[in-house]
Amino acid sequence: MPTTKTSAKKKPQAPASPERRRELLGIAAEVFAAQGYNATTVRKIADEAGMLAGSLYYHFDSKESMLDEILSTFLDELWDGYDTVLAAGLGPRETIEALVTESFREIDRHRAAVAIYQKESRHLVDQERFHYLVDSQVRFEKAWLGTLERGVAAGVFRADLDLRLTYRFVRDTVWVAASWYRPGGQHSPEEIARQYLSMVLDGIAPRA
Amino acid sequence: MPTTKTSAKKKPQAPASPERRRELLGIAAEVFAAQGYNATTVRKIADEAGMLAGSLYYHFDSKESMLDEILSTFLDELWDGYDTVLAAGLGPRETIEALVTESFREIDRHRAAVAIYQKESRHLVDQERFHYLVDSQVRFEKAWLGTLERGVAAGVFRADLDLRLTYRFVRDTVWVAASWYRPGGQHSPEEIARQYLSMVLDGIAPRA
Amino acid sequence: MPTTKTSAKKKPQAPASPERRRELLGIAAEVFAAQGYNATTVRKIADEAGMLAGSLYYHFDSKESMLDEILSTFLDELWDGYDTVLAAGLGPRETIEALVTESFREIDRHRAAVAIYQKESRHLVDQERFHYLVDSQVRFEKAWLGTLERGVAAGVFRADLDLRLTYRFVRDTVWVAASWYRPGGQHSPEEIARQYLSMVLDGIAPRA
Amino acid sequence: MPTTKTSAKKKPQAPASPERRRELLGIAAEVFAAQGYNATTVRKIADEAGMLAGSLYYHFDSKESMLDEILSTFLDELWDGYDTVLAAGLGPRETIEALVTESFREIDRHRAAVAIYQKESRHLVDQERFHYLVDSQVRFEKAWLGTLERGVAAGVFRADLDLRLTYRFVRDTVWVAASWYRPGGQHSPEEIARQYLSMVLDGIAPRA
DNA sequence: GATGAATGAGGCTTCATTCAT
DNA sequence: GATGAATGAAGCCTCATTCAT
Repeated sequence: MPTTKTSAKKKPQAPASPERRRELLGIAAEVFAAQGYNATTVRKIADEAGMLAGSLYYHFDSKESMLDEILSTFLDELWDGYDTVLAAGLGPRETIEALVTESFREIDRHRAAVAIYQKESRHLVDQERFHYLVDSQVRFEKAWLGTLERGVAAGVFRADLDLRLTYRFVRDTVWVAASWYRPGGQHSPEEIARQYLSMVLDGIAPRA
Repeated sequence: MPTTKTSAKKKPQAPASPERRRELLGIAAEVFAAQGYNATTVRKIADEAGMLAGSLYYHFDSKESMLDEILSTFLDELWDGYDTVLAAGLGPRETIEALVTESFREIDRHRAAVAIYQKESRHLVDQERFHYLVDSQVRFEKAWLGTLERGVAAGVFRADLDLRLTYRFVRDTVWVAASWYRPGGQHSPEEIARQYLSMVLDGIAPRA
Repeated sequence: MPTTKTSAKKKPQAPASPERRRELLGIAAEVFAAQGYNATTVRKIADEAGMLAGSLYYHFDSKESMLDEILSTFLDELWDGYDTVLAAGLGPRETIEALVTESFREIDRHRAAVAIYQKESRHLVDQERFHYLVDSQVRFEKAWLGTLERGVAAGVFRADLDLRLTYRFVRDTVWVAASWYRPGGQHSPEEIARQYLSMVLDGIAPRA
Repeated sequence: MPTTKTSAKKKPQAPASPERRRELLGIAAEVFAAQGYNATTVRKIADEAGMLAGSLYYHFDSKESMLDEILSTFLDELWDGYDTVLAAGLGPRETIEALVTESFREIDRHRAAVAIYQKESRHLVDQERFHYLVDSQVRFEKAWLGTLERGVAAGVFRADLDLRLTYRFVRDTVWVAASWYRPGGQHSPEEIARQYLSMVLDGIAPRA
């Protein structure tokens, strides 16, 4: 049940093999993440793909539609994972644990998309086309904040904290990791999740 | 003892009233932070300042030099604060507390600059001109990581965590706040610092 | 009896002391000659004069009017000298000798103006304002070519040469010297004139 | 054995038809020569070529690189010709005759480039990129001055002249012709060379 | 006489995009 | 599927010029 809709295509752009598309989008995502969307030229992407700038337009409508497809694909997959977790009927603490772990898995698989999302979503939401980013954020907040509230009610989270602050704290703590995470590094996503959870839940000071 | 160097000026830059410069830099920083450096046109800044695009060049060499001045001014002031803390001879836990509090104060005073720093520093460091960002990062890591290490040795921080991961966790946790913080909001920087420290040090799960 | 007219002035620009004007024009001429008129910014001239660009407009209407005044002043003085020679009733060979000598004297006194004239007059003549350059050129050609013709008729110049070519040869030979001549060098203008005349009249091959 | 270096190219410049490049460079050279490099706008060149200003940048890096290519191409060809002459083992007088003739041929084929060279080389040499102009000038002086010296030693040139002055005299005499020469005029380059040589070698006064 | 600050026009360049081949 | 060449809009920056002080 994806939130995002891939925007309608004017020109019958079916012919291009979906594999080549995915390959090109991967390259584009990497460059967008490294240099920023605005600073990335279509030519740079084409260079990286071993073709000329104009040739990209056989595969995609525009630079923006590449960005769109990268972000919406990522969000679709993210919500697949989140929805599975949320539907599992876990307790609040276990839900948080599962969401954090799932998040690091997504960072592992979509590092570039996540980095782009972090950097660009703020300005993007002003555009009609990217309104689905707002929808996603709303659902996101509902899921996390709701779980935190359930947890406070259940006594598994501290009651003396500002919950919105706590929400932002947990959310940022996780996602900002995309800025330094490198797939194939020494820590698996699950291992990183475990350590993060340990800090978030129990703090960095030793328990008495 | 600032890390940053104010770039050499061929032409008698800054002969004019430093007040106007600061005013314009404030406007520029706001726009850079809101739209991203690359996406910000010089005309947009000028519009905001009520002048024509070309007129900005009476005060600044280039768009890039505005960015430079915004960032280096911020870093100079940041290090003023940090150095004071680091020279105070506090224990590791108190040092972390003081650094976090100082950081939120800087976010309060330089919100735009911090947001720009977060978003742009990655690509900027490739340029000679912004090499001081790297220097600052190195010092930054040394200060934080060193304090964490001292804390582990002293037994005031947990010994079972990957320290680099912990460093990133604490660092990001603090600075990412610039992305949503709005000066003059309901929480003072000190109050936010207190809550953050509470979470970072003790976790969000209740102590037994 | 100057050929050139200093263009009419809209604003009563009398107040500026003529000495300061001449001083500033000297500076401007030097820069125009060194960098080319178009490549010279008003600010560069002002820098050289120790003032700000805007201040020059107290003394002059425009950059172009500086150029105008530099060139017309030079041409006025040149024609003072030429007219004296032409009115002296000399024979053709002596006239050529006197004109060449007078030319090197002008180069000595107005090196910058001459260099500017060489480089810029071609495009300038298209403008109404600089039409006097054409007038001067016409008179110039008349004086030199006429003298050469008289000389051929009198048998003091070779009859087997294309006279227009000869005219250009002599003319260029003399004036192009402004591109390398430096006042105060080892050769006086008169000495250079003597050597040039020796080459032009007798050639560089030894006489049998 | 060209003196000039074709500047390094980051981007695969010149992948396209060299014919189009040469065509465009020809147009650019013509405009540069007519109006001066600085006074020539990129749009003017594009207009002349029947395209938009931006389109030129498909073929060239910058306005400056057009100038560079025009000058270096000219100098390469000039030195091809000169080197052939210098390697031929002629006597000094015959060498001078051959160099002058070759020079007029180059003026005939590269009139615009020569005119540009005359007008712009002075300021250009200050830039790293155009340092090859200095190299060329040094070689040029060596070739001409050396030949003159040989000639004086051999008794075929007068011994009573300042040789540096003579060198400049001959050099300027020849090259300044580019300012008025029009290909396809009534005189062939060889005919002009013959007359120039006659004047330079034997003077304009009749031999006794 | 000069300064400080701004204007406005225009210049060079970049870049997403198009399209005939 | 891709290339080569071009378009057109827009961006950064320069500079002659103006004018209140």
